[in-house]
Amino acid sequence: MNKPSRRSRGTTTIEDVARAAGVSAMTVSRVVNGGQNVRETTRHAVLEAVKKLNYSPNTAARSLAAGEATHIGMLYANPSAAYLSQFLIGALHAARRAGCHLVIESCESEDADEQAEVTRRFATSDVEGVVLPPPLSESQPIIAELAAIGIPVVTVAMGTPAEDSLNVRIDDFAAAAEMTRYLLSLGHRSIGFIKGHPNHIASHDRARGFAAALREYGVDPDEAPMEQGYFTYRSGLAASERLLSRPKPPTAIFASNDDMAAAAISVAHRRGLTVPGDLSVVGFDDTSLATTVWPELTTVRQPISAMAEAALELMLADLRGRRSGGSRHFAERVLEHELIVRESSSAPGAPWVGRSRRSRTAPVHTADVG
Amino acid sequence: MNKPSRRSRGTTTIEDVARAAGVSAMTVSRVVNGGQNVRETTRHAVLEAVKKLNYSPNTAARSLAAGEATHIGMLYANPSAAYLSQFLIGALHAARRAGCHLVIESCESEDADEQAEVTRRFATSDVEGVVLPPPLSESQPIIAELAAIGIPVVTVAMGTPAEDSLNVRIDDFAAAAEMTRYLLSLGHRSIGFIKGHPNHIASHDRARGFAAALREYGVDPDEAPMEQGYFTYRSGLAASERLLSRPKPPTAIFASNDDMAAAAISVAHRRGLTVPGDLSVVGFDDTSLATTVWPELTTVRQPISAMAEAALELMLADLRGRRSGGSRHFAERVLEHELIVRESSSAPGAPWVGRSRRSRTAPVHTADVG
DNA sequence: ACCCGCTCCGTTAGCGCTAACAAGGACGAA
DNA sequence: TTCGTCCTTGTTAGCGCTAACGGAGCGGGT
Repeated sequence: MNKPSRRSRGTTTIEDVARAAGVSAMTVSRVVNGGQNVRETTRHAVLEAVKKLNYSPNTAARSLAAGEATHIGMLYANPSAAYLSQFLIGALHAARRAGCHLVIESCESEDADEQAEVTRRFATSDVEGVVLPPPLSESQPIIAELAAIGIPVVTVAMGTPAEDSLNVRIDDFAAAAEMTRYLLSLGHRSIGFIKGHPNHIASHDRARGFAAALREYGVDPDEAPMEQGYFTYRSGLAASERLLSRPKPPTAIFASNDDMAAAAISVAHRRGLTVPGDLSVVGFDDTSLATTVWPELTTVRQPISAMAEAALELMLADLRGRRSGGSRHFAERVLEHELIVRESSSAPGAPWVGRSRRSRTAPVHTADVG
Repeated sequence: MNKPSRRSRGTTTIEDVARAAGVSAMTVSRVVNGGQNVRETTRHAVLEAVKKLNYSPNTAARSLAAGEATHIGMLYANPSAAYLSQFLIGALHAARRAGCHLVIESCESEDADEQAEVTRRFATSDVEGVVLPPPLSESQPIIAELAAIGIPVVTVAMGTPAEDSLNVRIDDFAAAAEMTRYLLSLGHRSIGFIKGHPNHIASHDRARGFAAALREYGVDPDEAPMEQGYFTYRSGLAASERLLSRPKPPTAIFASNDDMAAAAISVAHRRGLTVPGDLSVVGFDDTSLATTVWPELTTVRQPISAMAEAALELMLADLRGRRSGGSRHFAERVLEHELIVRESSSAPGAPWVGRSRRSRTAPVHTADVG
């Protein structure tokens, strides 16, 4: 008579696999965890058994036994909803793979002391590391507080990070230059630029990329119409208004993010300008706003989900390194961006209808009001 | 000589608390988990010790020992980004409290077979229950597949759910009626309504609420200008265009969600109408779009995060119930909505400037173009 | 006195997995 | 041969927590 184990749910355990493969549980564990020092034939047998029994390790047991990181924190502050959801999706996927929990908290305050306070409460609660997406990745109070507590940090999309830090980003300079070159290649020579929030280093990188590309085409960047924006729709309205009120308005507007680009389109429409016929408008980020507005925005896509995944992986690697006693290895990962051409850009003065362009989908919906 | 335990991280365990309180670990466990059958004095002593040592239970160990649910799935399909991020935030908070993992997967296909296929792969992987936010909460193929597999489901924001299901929602009917009454009380009698996607039961509830409120004020709903929309910005453009092209255009537009309301504002502006001076526009959902556009939208706030938390709680309660053998208890939770009055609505014909209204903030930014 | 039932609390035995060590074999160097 | 070393695998001992059970103490019905 075998006393059935306390609570036997029908899940297959490592023991089942071990029995099926004719090895010990330890060997299975080794194989499953990227096993080193396992003979090839053994590995095969184990993998067969794993597949046959459809085994998937119990993450709770794993982290309990290994004493691994279980809670990774993430502190955010009103980024665009689109950015946040993308980021969360990526982070959750990475967390699932690693079998760790994602703990998130918002920190809306702009005040340094308050930020530090929130950070302290958060960091001393339970988390073993903190991921900082923008705009908090630029917040010195928070980073300093985390460093003081001794918790590792991964910043995301911070322009030029410190040497001794973990960072994930894209090359804002190159991306902005690429977009500018695209506009120039369409024939635009008077391109209005709406700058991003001056506190963000990425803003400056994008502006520099814009200027650099202009120079390549022999256009003097200092002559280019440029207005300050703050990444908000509102600031985009104001900046666009100023750009289009100039004596000689630009034929294209490059906004430092999609929100401001959407605002530029709105202003153009109110002034009776067609987009892109009378004015090309391009953005940056490829948030969902880019495909919500009409016409859909030409923009630069950041691989937001992938960046979140990379951030978590960096974090976990660092944590593992710390645990096994090794000294910290700092790292920066630069991911690829992508230029997305949609319907908001064309050659200057070109009629909009009848253009054919390598954009993803033609507008199939109704509603081509104008 | 005490052999130090295998890997002693500095965390305080239940044993530490037990020692400090002079009881056994089991008693601590009981107290921490809503303990029944613990004398009041004992409970106090334990709680003291917990506080003093700043103890927080190890969720990995807990779920391992209790054999509890560890992975709750969530299947989503392109809701608005704002909705998704809000929802994820709420879900993550609940997951953290419960110590379970949130596993998310997208299911973009509209094809029934493909949806079923994705669902099957997802559900048989690892998750013990699935939460379905809109629009998937209306997808019969998915719900049927999940039922066939025998996995519990919580649907969110589904209009009128089946009797034998778990559901979280707001009262769309009441909310729409409330909003309509608000417009009527401002003096509007010709209110254009943009309906939501006909596949969503909530759309019908909102339309019914609209009609009911009109009747209360003696306005014939059948005479009210009404256009079909599909919850997208594009469809909102078309519907608004049609509404405002009528011989006798309405003085207010009530769109069934914020995206379509934002589109209505855009159309109004292009036609040279001021909002809310010439046309009041109100939305539904209070997504971030509502405060992104100018003027900011009067809308109905759904407690999205709270709904996600409620959904997870319902799910976990059901899972616990199943585990302890009890028969399933079906449940529906209706959360409170809230009418948010901002700047896009006013009495018909009222000049915009100088209105003073119980809205949250006056527009302090620049950019009052238009 | 006896039994029964109730409340409160401790003991035992794991949950599924892996760190640490040990053991056995293969192979080359001395 | 003999020792050491590397490679491969198994064994042991938990990680921190809780289900299940058992036992002590108390009160009341018979």
